[in-house]
Parts: sequence; C-alpha cells; structure tokens
Amino acid sequence: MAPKNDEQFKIIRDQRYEEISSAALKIFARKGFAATKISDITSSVNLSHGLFYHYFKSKENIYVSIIMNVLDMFIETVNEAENRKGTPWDQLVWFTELTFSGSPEEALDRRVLVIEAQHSDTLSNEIKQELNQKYAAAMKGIARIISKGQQDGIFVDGDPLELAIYFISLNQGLLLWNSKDIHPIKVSVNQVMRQLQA
Amino acid sequence: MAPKNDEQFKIIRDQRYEEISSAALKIFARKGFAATKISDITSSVNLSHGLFYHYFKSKENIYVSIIMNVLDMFIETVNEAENRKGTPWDQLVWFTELTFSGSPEEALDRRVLVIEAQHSDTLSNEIKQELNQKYAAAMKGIARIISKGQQDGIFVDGDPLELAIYFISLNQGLLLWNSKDIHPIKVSVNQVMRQLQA
DNA sequence: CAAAAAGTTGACTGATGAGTCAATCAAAAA
DNA sequence: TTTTTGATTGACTCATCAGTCAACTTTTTG
Repeated sequence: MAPKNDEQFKIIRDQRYEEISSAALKIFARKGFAATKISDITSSVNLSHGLFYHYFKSKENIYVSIIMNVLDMFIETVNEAENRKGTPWDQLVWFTELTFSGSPEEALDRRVLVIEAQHSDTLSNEIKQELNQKYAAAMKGIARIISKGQQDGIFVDGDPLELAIYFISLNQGLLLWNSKDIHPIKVSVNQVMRQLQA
Repeated sequence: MAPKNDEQFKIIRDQRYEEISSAALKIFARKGFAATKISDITSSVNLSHGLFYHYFKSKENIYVSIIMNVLDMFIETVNEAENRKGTPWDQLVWFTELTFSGSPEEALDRRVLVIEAQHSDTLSNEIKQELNQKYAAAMKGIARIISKGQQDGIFVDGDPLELAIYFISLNQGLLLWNSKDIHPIKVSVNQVMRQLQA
C-alpha cells in the first residue's frame, strides 16, 4: 500500500477491528475466555491466524478491550436515560424496555461476558478494579434517577443506590432467565417497576 | 486391604468423593470449566493426579455430577420451603433468607456454576436438557407456593410461574451483585417480597 | 508371614492451541 | 515500471494439560 498512510486505511482498519470485536464478543460470551480459541474468532470472520495479531496484541488483549467497551456503552445508556425528557419513572421505563427490546441475545451476551470477567481469576486486579469502577459509575447514574423520583414522590423511600441495585439485579436476573431454553417470558415493565413504586 | 469389601471403605471413599467434589465446585465456579485444570483440583485437596481418575471418569464427569447435585439441592430446598409450617409468605421469606444467609460465597459459587453450565457450548444437549428439567422442577415448586398465596389473597395476581421467575431472577441477580467487590448490600427480604405483595 | 485386594504414585503420551516469523502479496507513489 | 510499505499468510515452536498405565505401597485376612 501507500507509503503515506491515507485516512482510508485507518477507516478500513477500524471497521475490521469492530467486525472482529463484535464476533469475538459473541464467542467469548458463549464459550468463556479459556475455551475460546483464536481460531474460533478468525474462522468466524475470515481472518488468517497471523493477521489476528496485527489487530490485537493477545487473546487477553481483545477480551479486555471488548469488556471495557461493553461497560462504556452501559454507562452511556444510563446517561442517555438520565438526560431524556420525561419523569424519572419514564426514564427507567425507557431503560428497561431498551434492555429487553431489540436483540435480547446481544444484551445477554454482553451481560454474561461481564459476569464472567468480574469473576475471573485470570484477569489482573488492576483490570478488575477498572471494570468495577465503570460498573459503579453506571450504578450511580441510575441512583441519581431514582433519587430524583423520590423527591417527586413517585418512588419508595430508601437509599437510592441500594434501590438501584435491586432494580439492576432484577433486570439482569431476568435477562439471564430468558437465556435459558426453559420458558422464556415477555418481561412486563410494570412488574419490574413495582419494586420502586411508592 | 481386605479382599472382602468392608462398609468402612465405601464410607471413606464417599467422604473423599465429597471432599473432592466440594473443592472442585469452588474452583469450577471461579475459573470456569475450560480453565480449570485437574491439577488445580488435586492440589487443593492433596490428591495425586492419577488417583483423581479413580474417583471420577473424566473432567467432564466430575463437572456434570457436581452440577446435577447442585440442582438437586436447589429442588430440595424449594420442597422444604413448600412443606414448611406457615403461610406462603413465610415460606418464601424463609427461602430468601436461606439464599442470602450462611455463606453467600457458596451460594454464589453454585449459582455461577449453573449459569455457566446452562450457557456452555461444550455440554451435550442431552445433559443440558436434564439440567433444564431439574431447574424447571424447582421453579414449579416456587410457583405452587405463589399460587397458594394468591388464593389467600396475599400475593399479586398473575401467572404464578411468571411471578416465580421474577422472584428467582431478583434473588439471583442480587446474589450476583453481592459477588462484586463494589458495594455489597445487606439484602432486605421486605424489598424482595415487595414484588409479590398484593 | 504370605497372599490378596485395594489405594496410590507420577512419569509418559498425544493432542491442542497461543503466539512468532520469514516470506509473499498488493496498492499507491515516484 | 519500480519502489515502498503495510497487509496477509500459515507453517512452526513451545508450553500446557487430560488421561493412561505399570509399578509400588498399605492394609486386611487366612
């Protein structure tokens, strides 16, 4: 290619990077870090073995970068909910609907990935800490929404952060439930919101 | 040893079997199936490599046997709740308290193990089906308790099985939450029961 | 004590998979 | 066309395990 690096190349490279990451996310979520082979990733995206290492330094490297990205998107979604028009109630309804709408499988993959990472014995403490910080940041956003709702008298009393934990726990528990082959349910936003209702 | 097999030996053998299983449960939950080495198990319980294979046919064999056992205990706990004295409300309170009392880490290990197994790409469909059947059996038990509570007018209306799913999802979501290093909470049984309250 | 039966060992084998690298290809610039 | 330089390839290396097995130890019975 060109000696001078065109903008073009960066764009193509970034696209490929995204494509690989996206495929790898699904595979990591379904097989776990250890059971995922580089060849699983490369074959799913038509990439030679060697070329993989031009995009990512190592297997751990792609894994961590994917997880950080997932958590950043989680934070972003919470922020988006918070900045939305409407009451805090509406904001959380929107957030809940978003969680279960679209492709529940993708949502699940992201969730499972993060659960595994948080439990992982192989990741360094440093990385796990960064991961937890991002998670905590998202939770604080939800707590802020709840706090506002409490001031308006539409949510139950109690520590907003704790209520946020109940809220997210239920959301994620349901996500996990629907990943089983047995009896997936259509999640009722009302039933989810009951928990917070004043 | 004796040519004739004393009862003694079976007892000792069973004890060791339990000891190995219990250690392996923890390790599998923390590292995942693929990342767990036989040597991780043997070294944690002072067992030579070869001897491991006198107790279990293979790595998959011990893994599956542990998971089936966990699910059987889950079913048993639900049954115990159902057969308890007291109102359906009391029964679910007891169940919830049991989930979060004692050693939350062990409860978590069991939970994480089952999540991974249900997602696993490596287990055969046959085994996954058996696993799901056991899970479904436990859920039906909880649904029965809820159904009874509905007749007594203490629980909200709605499909009992769906409500059971919400109930279990919240329980397990909270369990997962408390496994993180960030901000573990003392679970309030009342807050959990709010969901079902008429 | 000798024989029998089970417990126990760890070196070995064979498979697998992460990461490397020297060689080749292809596109843009000169 | 030739040069330049990143893209791309896949065979290779090396480490890591799962599972086997032949030998050794311990305990019990006759």
